[in-house]
Amino acid sequence: MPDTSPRPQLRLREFLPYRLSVLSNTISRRIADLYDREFGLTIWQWRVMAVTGDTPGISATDIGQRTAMDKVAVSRAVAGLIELGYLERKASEEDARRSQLYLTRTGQSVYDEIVPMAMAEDQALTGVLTAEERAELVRLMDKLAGSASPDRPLW
Amino acid sequence: MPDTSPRPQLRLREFLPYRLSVLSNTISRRIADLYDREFGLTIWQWRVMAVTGDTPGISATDIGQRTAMDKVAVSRAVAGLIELGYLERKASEEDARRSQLYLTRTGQSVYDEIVPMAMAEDQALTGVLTAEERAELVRLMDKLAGSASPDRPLW
DNA sequence: CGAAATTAGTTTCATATGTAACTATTTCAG
DNA sequence: CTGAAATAGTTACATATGAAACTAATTTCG
Repeated sequence: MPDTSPRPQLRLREFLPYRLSVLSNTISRRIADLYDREFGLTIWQWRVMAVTGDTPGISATDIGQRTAMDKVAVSRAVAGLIELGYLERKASEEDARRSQLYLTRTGQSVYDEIVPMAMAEDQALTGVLTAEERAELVRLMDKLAGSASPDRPLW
Repeated sequence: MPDTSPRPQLRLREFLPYRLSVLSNTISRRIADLYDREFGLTIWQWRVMAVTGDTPGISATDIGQRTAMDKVAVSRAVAGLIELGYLERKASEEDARRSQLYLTRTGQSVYDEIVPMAMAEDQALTGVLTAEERAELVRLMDKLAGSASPDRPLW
C-alpha cells in the first residue's frame, strides 16, 4: 500500500538562511576579487587593515572582536600584512603578550586608496536601494543578528 | 611637516557586505551544527537532499543551478549521501552522462525528519520579525541580489 | 559519416580554514 | 612570594574548498 500521508515540504528558495548565504557569498566573492586584483589582499587582511586604520594601536584580540574573526584568522592576516610591509607590530609596554598594531606609511597609503573603492563598491551595491530601504535593511539585519546570537554584543 | 589632509574613513560596521557576511556566517554555523549533530550531514549535503526531495530525478548539474553550488561541491555531497545510503543514482536513459538522483527510503525518512526542524529553525530566526518585515527583507534581498549579479536569474 | 567541440561529472592538487595543542606572559589565590 | 589558572598569540594538523585537468558520453558541423 503506497504511503499517502502528506509529506512535509521545504522550498529551499524560501528559506532565509539559505538565501542569506547565497547572497552573502555572491557579494563576498565579488569583493574578494576586487581586493585581490587591485591590492593582493584577502578579505581578512583588508578587514584587519580597515580596523587598524580606524583604531591605530589596536591589539590582535580586539581586532578579532571587532571583525568577528577568530584569533587564528587574525594572526594569519596580520602575519601576511607585515610580510607585505603594510602593518607593523610593537609589543605593548604594560603587557608583553599584547601587540599594538599600526599601519606603516605604505599601509596607510594603500588604506587611503582602498577606502574610496570600498565605498564605491558599497554604493554600487546598495545604490539600488533608497535611503529608507537601506536603513530598513540594516534595522532588520540587526534584529536578525540579535536573534541569531543573543549573547553577542550588537556592535 | 605633518600630513594634515583629511583621511578617508571607513567604518567597517556600516559597510553592508561586511555586515551581511558576518550575519550569514553566524546563522550558517548555527545551522551547520544542527544538521551535523542531528543527522551527520553537511550543509551542502542537506541542500542536495532538500532539492532532490523536492524534485526527484533531478541531475547533479541542475542541483548546482538550483542551490548555487559548484559542480565539485555537488559531486562531493552526492558521493557522501550515497555513501550514507540516503541517495541513489540512476543513469539517464537518454543521456548516459546525466545522472538521475532520488532519495532512498531511508533518505526520505531523514528528509521528513529534517524538514520540520529546518522550518522551526527558520521560524526561530525570523520569529523576531513581523510578517511585513519578513516580506520586506526578502524584497530588499532580491533587489540586492539583482544588483550583485545582474546576469544570474532571480530564483 | 567522423573529427572537433561541448557537456556531465569526477579526480587531482594546491590552498584555505578551524580545532586543538603549544609558548610566553600575566594574574590570582593561598 | 609561588604555583595554578588565565590570556595573547602562534603553530601544527586534519579537513574543506576551488581551479584545473581529466574521463566519458553526446552534439555539432564540415
